[in-house]
Parts: sequence; C-alpha cells; structure tokens
Amino acid sequence: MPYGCRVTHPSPDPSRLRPAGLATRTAIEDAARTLFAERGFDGASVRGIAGEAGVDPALVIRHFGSKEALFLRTVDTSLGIGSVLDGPLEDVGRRLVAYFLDPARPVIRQRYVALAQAAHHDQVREEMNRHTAETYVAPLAPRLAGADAELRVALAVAQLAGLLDLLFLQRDPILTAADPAAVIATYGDAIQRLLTPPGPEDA
Amino acid sequence: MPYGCRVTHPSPDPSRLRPAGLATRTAIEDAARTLFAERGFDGASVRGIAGEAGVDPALVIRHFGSKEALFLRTVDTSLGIGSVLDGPLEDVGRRLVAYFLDPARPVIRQRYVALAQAAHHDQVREEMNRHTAETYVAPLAPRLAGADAELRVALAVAQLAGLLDLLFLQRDPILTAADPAAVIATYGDAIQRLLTPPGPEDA
DNA sequence: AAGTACGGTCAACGCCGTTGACTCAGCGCT
DNA sequence: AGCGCTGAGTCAACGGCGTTGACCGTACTT
Repeated sequence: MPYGCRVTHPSPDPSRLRPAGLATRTAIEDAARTLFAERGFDGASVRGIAGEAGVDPALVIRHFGSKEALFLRTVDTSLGIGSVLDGPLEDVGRRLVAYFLDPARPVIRQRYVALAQAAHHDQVREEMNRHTAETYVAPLAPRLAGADAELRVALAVAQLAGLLDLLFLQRDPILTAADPAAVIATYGDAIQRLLTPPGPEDA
Repeated sequence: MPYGCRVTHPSPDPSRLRPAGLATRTAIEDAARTLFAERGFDGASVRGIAGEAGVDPALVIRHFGSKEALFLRTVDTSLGIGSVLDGPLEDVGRRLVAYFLDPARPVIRQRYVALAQAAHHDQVREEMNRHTAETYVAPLAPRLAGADAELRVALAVAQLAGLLDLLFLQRDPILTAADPAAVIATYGDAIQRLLTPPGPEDA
C-alpha cells in the first residue's frame, strides 16, 4: 500500500479544519489576546495559548519567536488614549483619570495589568517607554507653557501610572472603595497642576 | 563494619560546617535577601537561593512553606520610610521623593523592584496594602486638615509609587536623565498639594 | 532501650519556554 | 516525470522552575 497513507488525515478538506499559514497565525494571535487579557503575561502560558488555538506549542514559538515577541505583537500597548489628549488642555488631567476609571472599559484594566506584569522583559519595557514618549510626551509637551515641559509630562504619566498601579495591581482597598468622582476630581486636578500650573496671578 | 559509616561525613565537627536548625534558617534567609535584591522575585530561584546557602532546595520549602512565604519573611516591605514621615508636615512631599531618589540608597530601589515583581502574588499584595495602611495612612491621615484625609494619603502613595514605577521598573529615559533636584521640587510639591492643599487665603 | 520528633537528603512530579529533528504538501525547475 | 526546495506542522526532548513525598540519621524523651 504505497499511497494509502492518505487515510491518516481524518479530514478530507484541508481548507476547512486546518487553516494554513496566515490563518493559523491569526488564530494564535486571537487566543493570545484573549488569554493575556484574562490571565496576564505570567498567567497565560504558551501551551495554553496553543491549546486554545488548536495548535502545537512549538508552532507558536516558530511563528513568533518567543512568548515576549508574541505578547508585543498581540497586546496593544497604547491603551487607546490618543483621543483623550486631543481635547482642551485645561482639564486633560481629569479626563485622563476618568478614562481609566470608567467601569465600561474593563479591557483597559486587563491590558494594563498584563503590560505591568510583562514589564520586566527588556523589549516590553522599551515598548512602554516608546509609547510614553510617542503617545504622551510628543503631543502634549509642545502645548505646555513654562519650563521643563517634557519632564512635567513624564511626571504626569508617572502620576497616572501610580494610580493604575494601586488600583489595578495592588488593589488598594481605600482607592478601590473610594468614590470615583472624588478620585477624578482630586487626582485629576493634581495631574493637571503638573501640566498647567496655575500662575500666581490666577484668580 | 556496622559503625564505620561515620566516614561519609567529611567534616568531623558538626557545629562548624553544618549549622544545625536555626543557623541554616538564617543562612537561607541571608541568601534569599541577597538574591531577591540582586535579581528580583522572578529572577531569584529557590534552587539558586538554596545553592547560595549550601542547602538542598527542598529544605527551603520545608522550612518556609513556599517561595512567596520566604519572600515575605525575608524582604522588608516597609522600605524604611517611617522616619521620613515624622518630620514637619509642610514639606513631607519633597522629603519622600528625596528619600527614594537618594543615590546613596540603592537597596531601596532593589527592594522596590523585587516587591513590584512579586505583587501579583496574593499574600504579597495584601502585605503591601497592609504596609500602605500602616506606614502611610495611619500616621499621616490624622494630621491632615480637610475632607477625605485617608483618600488623599492613599492618592499620595499612588503618586509616589508611580514615580518609582517609571524610574526603577520602566526606567523611563526622561525621568532617568532628569535633574533630581527638579524632580524633587516639582513632584514633591505635587504630592504635598494632595496632603496639604493651599487654601484660597494663602499668601 | 524503645519512641518519636525533626533536620536534612534524594528523586521525582508537573509545569514552563524553547529547540531540533522530522514529516509532508505544494511548487517551480529541467 | 522526477528533482530539490521551501515552509507549515508535529513530536519528543531539553533544562529550568516550584513543590512533594519517601526516606535517612540523629537527638531528645520516656
């Protein structure tokens, strides 16, 4: 039986069950997006992602190089803030805090947790720095008056990151239980003062 | 040769080379402190700690229960800030920032990195929250005037954590290259405003 | 002298990310 | 038709991880 070995394949239609090439890549990417968001970087395993995608774990590495590279290609490091910064400068602080506190955006929380967990990998860290510079500093610093504009934007980013850290990673009970409106007002204004400090001649 | 098996022990003095009981515990704790500080929580392995202490890896778990428990018993989660908060309230913000930026304190930086890396373990997270409540909120909130004292302290902690995050974990190039004095002044004052907001009748 | 509790050792488990050798289908070539 | 090539996919294995259970040997208790 020289050519009867075709029987080993249970499915006769190769274009149906076994998506070839690019299709498997996207299947892996979808599974990775889901599992990274659900369980974070450490919690999601390459084997788990491969299983979810119906694929051999080795294939994931063959296609993407490493778990870290898969993460970088999969998770959106810019958390969709671009539009938030477009509005008027005078209350961008409150808008930023409100954006991340919005309970209608649980995905943001998940992505932030996954990103923070993966931050000890060099390439992820560099990507986050690139993202800070590109998303926050570049559009915001030129609009600021006063000295040290870039530094002040970076400090504002740090302040924002601290809130997300205590809220989503550390899950501080005081902040978790606090009234979101109060947090938005108090913390948002504090960020705002870094960006647009009120002059002494202010009303 | 029924009792000749003593020869298997190369050292005839048991109190010298093989410290018994409590001594091995402290040896493990010392190695853990060193390696956790040097390589962080994930980077330091139980096997590595055991090797550094000259001990079987299983013994580490037998004595401390788990890597996480060893970490909690070993690393000081209060980063030695107690005394910083004791001084006058009016510039505690700057003092806090200055404390962490002091280049003479690299240990603080190491400990913070290790803590942040381990934050996704439940018990470590709870310990950090306990530490926040005990070290910051409890002594500081009663001294504050105005509403939401506890919340404002928690927000100040968040703001401080954000700076450490971008500096020590993410290693943001802008903040890393910035003049420490400027950061202490700008960011310290921002924290200060959360704690003691200047009233409208201020000079 | 027997019992027991405990410090310590050893091998193994199940997980992880990753690698290398392999099969196999498709495709262009002569 | 036969050829080699390429690239997708599979499989078993590696070394490392945290952790567990069975097993010693000693020392103290009774």
